[in-house]
Amino acid sequence: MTRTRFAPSPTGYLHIGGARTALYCWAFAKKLGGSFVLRVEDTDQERSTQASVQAILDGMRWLGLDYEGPYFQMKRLESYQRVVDVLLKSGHAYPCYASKEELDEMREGQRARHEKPRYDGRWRPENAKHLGLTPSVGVKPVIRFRNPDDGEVAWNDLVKGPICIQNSELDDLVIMRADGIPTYNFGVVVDDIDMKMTHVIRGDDHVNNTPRQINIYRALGETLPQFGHVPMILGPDGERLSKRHGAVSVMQYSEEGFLPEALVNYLARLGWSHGDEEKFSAEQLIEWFDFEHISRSPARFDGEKLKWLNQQYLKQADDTRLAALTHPFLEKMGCNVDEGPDLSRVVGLLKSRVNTLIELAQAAEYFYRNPNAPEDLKLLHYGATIKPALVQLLGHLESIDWERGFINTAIKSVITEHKIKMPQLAMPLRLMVTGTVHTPSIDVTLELLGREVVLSRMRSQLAVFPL
RNA sequence: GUCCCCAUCGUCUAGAGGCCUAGGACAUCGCCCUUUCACGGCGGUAACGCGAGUUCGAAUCUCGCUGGGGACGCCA
Repeated sequence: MTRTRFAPSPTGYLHIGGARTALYCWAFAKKLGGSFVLRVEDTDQERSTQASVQAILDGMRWLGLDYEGPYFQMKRLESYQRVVDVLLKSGHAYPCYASKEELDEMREGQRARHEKPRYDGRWRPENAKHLGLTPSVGVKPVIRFRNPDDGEVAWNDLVKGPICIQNSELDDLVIMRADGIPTYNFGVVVDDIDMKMTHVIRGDDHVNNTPRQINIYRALGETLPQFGHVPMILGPDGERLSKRHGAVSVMQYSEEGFLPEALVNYLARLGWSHGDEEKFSAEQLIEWFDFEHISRSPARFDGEKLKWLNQQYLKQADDTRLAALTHPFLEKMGCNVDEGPDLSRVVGLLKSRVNTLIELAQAAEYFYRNPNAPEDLKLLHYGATIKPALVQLLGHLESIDWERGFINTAIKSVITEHKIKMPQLAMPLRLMVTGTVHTPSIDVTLELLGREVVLSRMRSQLAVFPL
């Protein structure tokens, strides 16, 4: 039975790098009919917050990633203690009384000598005895794992292939703090064993932790899961993703008007491929996902392509759904949607012209509020010569049945009579009733706007005409 | 500094020795469509980091260089 997990620490929002890793784990488990577990690694008492837990849960839900759990490490402290006792007993772990200041000093010295900073093993039982170190009274020690001195740790990474690291590069890591709370590398191993993980898929930044964890598995006599390390996502500038890159939180994309299926598609495609496929659903991802096609180098996040994908999904989205999603954005802009035309018809008309729900709301604005045309555009289009034609059109519009076809006929008859081209009439008309020169076909726009609104906007603008 | 990983158009990528005078997508440029703006259609510019090998033949294999990323915490 395949089991994968996503194990974020609740110290912030769900960011897009983590989301992509979670997506891959999820897709892989689904593909094999296995389980995908969410485990919250909240052992950092200082930085973990309930708000972050909620943010992660919200992000998972919005993306549509369902999971088993969530499990919380802080609720599993007995398990870690039990395993520490085993390790202590077998000699694979030992207490260390070194103070943080003492260790900082040690690392500083090593750095100065251009050495890789690592714990020197001073509290290993045999060394402590030799050095004459004795535990100071009243000080509770941390527990360190006794890493093998020689040999190497090698594994065949699911995405990167064979990786080998010498044990001489590793040191005796702290696995449990004095207060009984485990540290990352230990908690993960105990959990992954207890939760029967078959595949450990995580970010690239954990490659260096893997050999340490493998050594703990070995000390415990446990079989190893398969490891896979997916490259990180970089900002557009090639630097590590950070706050200054703007939107790094998944939920921020929701707030900016992106559709979850677009983000899922984009994230899946960023650093993974299935031939030339660019647009695919979560179901197709599940069907096609494999580790062989995850690229081994980091990818840059490109907002332009995400926008394009979003537009693709916007175009095919159901109008009723889009209306519901756009409604709050319009209300936030101060528009009273219920007093205007049917929003689902409006978004249906506009959706192929925008990239996000926010842009959709902005494009729909003149349907729900009197527009304010910019002066420079008025100057350009409100010419004296066109006024008679507009006045005549107003007359026609007052009497016809309010339907696209009749509106169109009215417009056509006016341009024929005045011997003018379509744009000459349509542009000022557009500006008068919508306040902008970029709108869908003028006849549909007028129809949707409704006769009363069109007539009143035309009259008030004709009053200041020409400019 | 030490260790680990990586390297195809500006960006995401296809590519697993001949199918590659390197394909797709975004972006960009041009044309068409057109009632403006979009959408859509057609086309263009644009890449195998460098240097040695291996081979009849290398984007694909090996080594070196250069460049990039990551890790080195009682953070995860």
